[in-house]
Amino acid sequence: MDELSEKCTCAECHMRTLFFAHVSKDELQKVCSLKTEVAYGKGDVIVKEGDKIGGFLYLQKGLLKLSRKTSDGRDQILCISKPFDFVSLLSVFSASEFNYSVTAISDSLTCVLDFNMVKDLVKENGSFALDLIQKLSETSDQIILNSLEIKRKHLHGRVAHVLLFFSDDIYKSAVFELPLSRKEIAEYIGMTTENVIRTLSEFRKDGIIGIEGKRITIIDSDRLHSISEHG
Amino acid sequence: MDELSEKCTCAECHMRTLFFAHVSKDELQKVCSLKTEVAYGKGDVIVKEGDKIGGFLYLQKGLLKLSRKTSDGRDQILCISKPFDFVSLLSVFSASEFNYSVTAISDSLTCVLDFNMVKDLVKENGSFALDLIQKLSETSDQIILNSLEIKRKHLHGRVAHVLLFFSDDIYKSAVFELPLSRKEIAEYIGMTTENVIRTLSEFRKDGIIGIEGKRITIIDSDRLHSISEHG
DNA sequence: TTGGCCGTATGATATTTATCATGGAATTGT
DNA sequence: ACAATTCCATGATAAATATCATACGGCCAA
Repeated sequence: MDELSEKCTCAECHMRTLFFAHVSKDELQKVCSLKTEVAYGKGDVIVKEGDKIGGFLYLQKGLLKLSRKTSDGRDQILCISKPFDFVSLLSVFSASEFNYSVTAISDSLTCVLDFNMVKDLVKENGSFALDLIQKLSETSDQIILNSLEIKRKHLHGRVAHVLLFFSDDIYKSAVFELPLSRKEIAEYIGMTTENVIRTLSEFRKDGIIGIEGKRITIIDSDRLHSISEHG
Repeated sequence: MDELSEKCTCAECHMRTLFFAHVSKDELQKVCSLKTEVAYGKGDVIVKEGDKIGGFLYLQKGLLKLSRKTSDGRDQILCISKPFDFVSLLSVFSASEFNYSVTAISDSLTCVLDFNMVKDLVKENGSFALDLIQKLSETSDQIILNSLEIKRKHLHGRVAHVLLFFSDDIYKSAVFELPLSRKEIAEYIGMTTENVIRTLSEFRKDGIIGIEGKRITIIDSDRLHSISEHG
């Protein structure tokens, strides 16, 4: 274990237990030998829609947004991805080009594995293949179900949904810095920027949240959950 | 080839070339020996939300809808699946229960493979594993992108989108029988039944489509494409 | 330092969409 | 054959949401 960690210089990498549970030391070392770690600052574009898929992208730290341009020039955000959650799994195996862009919305650290290496590992190690399929499946399910949840809600519910997503799922804290602009939130939940701002203001006036610029404080979590659920 | 077909009684099965391109005759025979074909009539429920995932479901003929119940009791349709396109791939590998229902919207023929058999095949045959991952990936991508397309459109665009989906992608004909009720269309594209009906009526009045009950005729396809795209 | 751009904010108004009400046609169950 | 239910249809109205206008602060580049 320990010597492996050192060789890999990935001592703290959670991928080992998540993706590589059924991968031997030798196999892991082979994959790790061709990995590239890249750090990105908030706002940096990691992948642009249409880019050739070069490697198997994996998020170690930070937050990313996946977005695409609509034919009428607007942006839509597919999902926010957090570490170990998902990254370029989607469409990596089915397309030769990314059909969405990936942008860091907070300082992030990614790890890129050689794609052929991962493919070889799938071919040679059936248990890894199953793990990968499961992860891929989970990720897709999550995106689809989340998108359906947002779709069925009204403005207030959608904004509440996003706030609770960051508070409960990402930061696990009632106080946090919104990593998205109001405009990006609008692109994520499919409404206008003005209405996102307005809704946030209403929540503030009703004493449900506190706002200081991007700093949000969830004051009445129950109420917010109720709004997210029933409107 | 021929003797295999006979043993499998699957002479016409397209799965052979799609999923099983890299599967040996022996392996294929093993999987086929434990398959079950089931026919469903229009409206029959194949899987209910919450059902234990028993096998690997595959659609040979017909059309299915995948739907889920929202917490406030309404239905949402995730996608319409057609033969060789997808079926129970989604979430089969990541959950022990279906988180959506599957219903035949036209007479359909499904094929159920033993799940452990498929898992074994993934483990033993890496090329099959890659094919499966690709198929799974394609399917998810399609659902997600389609859902984003619908999301960005207004009522008219959404209804046009659905009509063109059936006309162009499914039936490949300007005249077809709508396999969905107006209510189901509404559940699919996220609007009310009344507005679906109203929009269809408007299209009819404008000479874009013809309507006789469920029989739709696309009269002005260019116009419909334009509406689908730009509103 | 200043001018321009972007993000945030709020109000007034227009548009889009949902809800409510009603009725006829078609289908289902008994 | 009948009531009962669901589907299709349309109009009137209410509610939700988008658009347009305006303003203010911060930030960056010239």
